[in-house]
Amino acid sequence: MTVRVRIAPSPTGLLHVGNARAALFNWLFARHTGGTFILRIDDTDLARSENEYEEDVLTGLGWLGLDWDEGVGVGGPYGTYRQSDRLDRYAEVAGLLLAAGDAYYCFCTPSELDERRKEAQAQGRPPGYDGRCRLLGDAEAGRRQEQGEAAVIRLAVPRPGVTTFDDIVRDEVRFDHDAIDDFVLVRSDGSPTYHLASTVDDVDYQITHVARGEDLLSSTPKHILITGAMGGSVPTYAHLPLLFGPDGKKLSKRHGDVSLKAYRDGGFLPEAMFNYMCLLGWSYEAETTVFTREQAIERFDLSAVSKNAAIFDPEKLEWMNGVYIRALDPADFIDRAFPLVEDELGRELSGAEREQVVALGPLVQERVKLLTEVPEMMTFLFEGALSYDETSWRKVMETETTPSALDAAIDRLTAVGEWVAADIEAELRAMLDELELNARKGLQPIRVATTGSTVSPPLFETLEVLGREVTLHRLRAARAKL
RNA sequence: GGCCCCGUCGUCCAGCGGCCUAGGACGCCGGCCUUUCAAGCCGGUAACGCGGGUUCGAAUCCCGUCGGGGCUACCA
Repeated sequence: MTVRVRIAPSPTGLLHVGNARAALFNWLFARHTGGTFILRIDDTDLARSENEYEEDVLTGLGWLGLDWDEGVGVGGPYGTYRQSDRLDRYAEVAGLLLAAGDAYYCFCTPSELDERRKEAQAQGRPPGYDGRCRLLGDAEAGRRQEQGEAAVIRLAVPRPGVTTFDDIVRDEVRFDHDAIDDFVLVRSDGSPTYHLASTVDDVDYQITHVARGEDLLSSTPKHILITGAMGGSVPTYAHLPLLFGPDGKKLSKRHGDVSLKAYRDGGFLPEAMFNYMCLLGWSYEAETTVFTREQAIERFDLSAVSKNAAIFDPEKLEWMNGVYIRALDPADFIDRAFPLVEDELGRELSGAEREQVVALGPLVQERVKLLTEVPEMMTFLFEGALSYDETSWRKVMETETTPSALDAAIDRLTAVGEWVAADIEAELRAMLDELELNARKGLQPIRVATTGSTVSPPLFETLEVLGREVTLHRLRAARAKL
């Protein structure tokens, strides 16, 4: 039996990192087993579904490098892989279940149900549907149906009964049917519920393994019951631990960055995101935190997935992003830096300026955790009138030795033969000796004068990139401002 | 409330009866390096929720308890 797995996001919002993680685990499982990874779009909720969100799903998966073998965008033997195109099929299955006596019409109105639910709760009884319409005869149900009375279709849950299944991550789980009410399969407007549509698709698409969030664990017996009534074969389930926010609460919009897009736009590398998400509920090996996607595929095992919910830790992700940025080929890093710097500047870089970025690139590369930090570390190069960081200025420029250090630096740098870091360093070190200043006192003023801040890439290289003219101009400007 | 799931450092994971005086990673703290900031290196901090069993021996098995979470819709 060849493995067929799927992810089925609803395009009702930006792709959530929890869904992205589920996609990742399904993809890893498929790639590890040589199976088929399928992307289905669960857009039965037409009112809330938007094309923009479907595109976000495709873009997000593509960004992470999770390619799918069948489904939306790539096709396959089962149609469009979009639930909105299969409404007839869900109605057909509902009809079959009705005919077989596995489902029935229910004419209870929402307000009646609501009332009974409240009543039941007040009396301490289970709040689920009491099943009264199940007792209606076929004749009466048919008559009321034909008269146009609004009705939903419910599954006739076999009672007494028990549904048991072997979950790959949870082991054996059992549910007594007494705790499952006769849930709705088809709404009164004829649309299928999630339970029906999703299950029908899983059966029709020959899905062998369903790996999804633990929030669906208690819905699983419903899906198994529908599958059984359809005569389909029940897939193997694997319920993945949920993801939580830093406050230990469910990862929600309140935490800000719940969408994969936020990370895509936030300067994260897909490789880092991929690696980090692997760690949420799984581990490559006890002592190894950083690994390639090939290594992950090679070792991935659903049965080794943790049962514990995990907190998504942006700090660790950032650390890992830094690891991946430093590992980037310098040319690759610079290619990514150009657009960001130009964006910050609001204009295109000239050829000479691009060369400056190339020269400074490797020095910046080892200092950032996020790509978005690159512009702020580079744009000082291109500022006509340098703006100084206030704290930096106060900290080093108001020191009594600063004026003489700046004067000496101006003299010596004017005289440097070849404008290269090594010679610049030699001159400035000689200056430190002459004035009997330590590096901090003698060099920091130069840094602030030329970069505007006490924090910058290494000084001598920076001055080389800046050029003699700009360096001297900035030193004089700062000296004049003292 | 009912049903279900989970419970190892602040966080993520390792551990699947003796290798555990509990290991790795992030974070945090200290040191080294050093012109700043990073990076790197070295060191440190910190956990088996609690109570009973079972066993020669338990983080590992069982029961209870407490705590957290999910579901309980004509949402998914």
